[in-house]
Amino acid sequence: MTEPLILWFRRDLRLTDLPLWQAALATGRPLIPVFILDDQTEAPGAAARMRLGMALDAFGATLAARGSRLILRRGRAADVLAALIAETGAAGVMWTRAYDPAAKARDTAVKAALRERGLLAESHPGFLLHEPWRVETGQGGPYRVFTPFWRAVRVLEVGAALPPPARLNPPDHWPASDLLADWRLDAAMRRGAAVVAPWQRPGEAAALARLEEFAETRLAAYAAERDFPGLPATSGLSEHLTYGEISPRLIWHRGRRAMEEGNPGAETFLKELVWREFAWALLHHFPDLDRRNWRRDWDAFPWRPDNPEAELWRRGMTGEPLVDAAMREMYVTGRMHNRARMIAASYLTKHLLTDWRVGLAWFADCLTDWDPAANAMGWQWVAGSGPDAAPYFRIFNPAGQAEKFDATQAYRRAWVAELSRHPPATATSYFAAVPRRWALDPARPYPLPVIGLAEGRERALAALAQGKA
DNA sequence: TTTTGAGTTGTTCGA
DNA sequence: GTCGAACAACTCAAA
Repeated sequence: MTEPLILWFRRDLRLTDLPLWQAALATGRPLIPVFILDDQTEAPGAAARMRLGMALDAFGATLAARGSRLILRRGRAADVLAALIAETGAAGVMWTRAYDPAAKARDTAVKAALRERGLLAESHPGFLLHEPWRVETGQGGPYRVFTPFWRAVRVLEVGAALPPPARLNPPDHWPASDLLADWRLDAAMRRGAAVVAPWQRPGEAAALARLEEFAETRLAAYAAERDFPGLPATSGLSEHLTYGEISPRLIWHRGRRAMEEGNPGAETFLKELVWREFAWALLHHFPDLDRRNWRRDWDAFPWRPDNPEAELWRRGMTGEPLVDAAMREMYVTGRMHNRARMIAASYLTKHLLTDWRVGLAWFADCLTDWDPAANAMGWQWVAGSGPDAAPYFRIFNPAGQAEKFDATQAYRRAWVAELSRHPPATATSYFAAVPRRWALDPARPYPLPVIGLAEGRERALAALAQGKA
């Protein structure tokens, strides 16, 4: 009888275009899919934990529908894998590569330990279009500016997407599995699944349908409309990419096809996908991207630590409608429109002079599409300490941005109840979602701005000028 | 080695 | 209202 092989799933919860499946099936061994909840290495925020639970539920169902299962275990990955190997007599473990520093360290140790015992230990690509160490400048070394990175990546070959495996080679005997419900992955989020869950569309089938629907109906207008947070113009694929419910390669090829067909939104869309690549390449090469100023000369900048105004920012009560709309959208839906992210982040770091790490932490706790690389790069980009040659005096004016990108007030009205006599359900749902101790009441008048826009801008410019000197 | 061109997403002011 | 210039000087990547 052939020993089985353990497939260790992490952020690759899919069947379509996952090289891991083909590599594993090629061994001819029975395959035992496993997910390990490893609190030591991975500590996603409350919303991401809840969304992970939904992803695992969907993936488990997908496997079950094809005669396989997703075995759930909890603990230190190395220990759990060792236990599983002992229980099943498995010949080894295969997985899809991860690129954040903690996962890399863990996986390297696991691989070494398995091989030392003469067991099979193999990692495969699948989370990114290109391995971060493969994209280098002419002199060697990582790109630090997006546009050259884009120019390099756009001409790189991307292999054809792989079909979902026809069979999943289940074993005759299954090891025991935890019950997903017992993990209570939504417990950390006090507002509960009832608020945020309806906004999620977990699972591979949903992801594939979304890509196709987006490509057919909204991609053409993407370049023109993506900056308007009140329009349904974006792809919504981020939550799927985060958990690997869709392959970036599949998205790439779909975008390329649209480009060849002359679709006017395709190139802008592909660029966004490559921004994700860029973020992961940066995190790979600069593992402290989420903790330290990427430009070290920003270490002297007098960021304010967490403060009462930052708390108002978190609560969507700054009195700046576009910023508050953004923060409330995130609290209720687990996501925030891309432009709104920039504006909300600029407000915290510039107008409120608050350390970007304060904002990064809150986003990490609230986003169901939380991506450690994109979040870290984005916050540093906005703060000015990150990879961008932008002028330091770029300070988003939330009122000007509202005029430009939300002229109809569609976005602000959707999320700020105090702005309408008969607010929509989205806006009132926020007040039902927030903790009671925040003591928010939609009947109370909308708060006055915590800081005047001109005053905030002047203060930020002064601090930035001083910080540079 | 040196040089050169360019850099996601902005704002304000004055013509 | 629209448009161009100023906001500084630096780093990056390639020639």
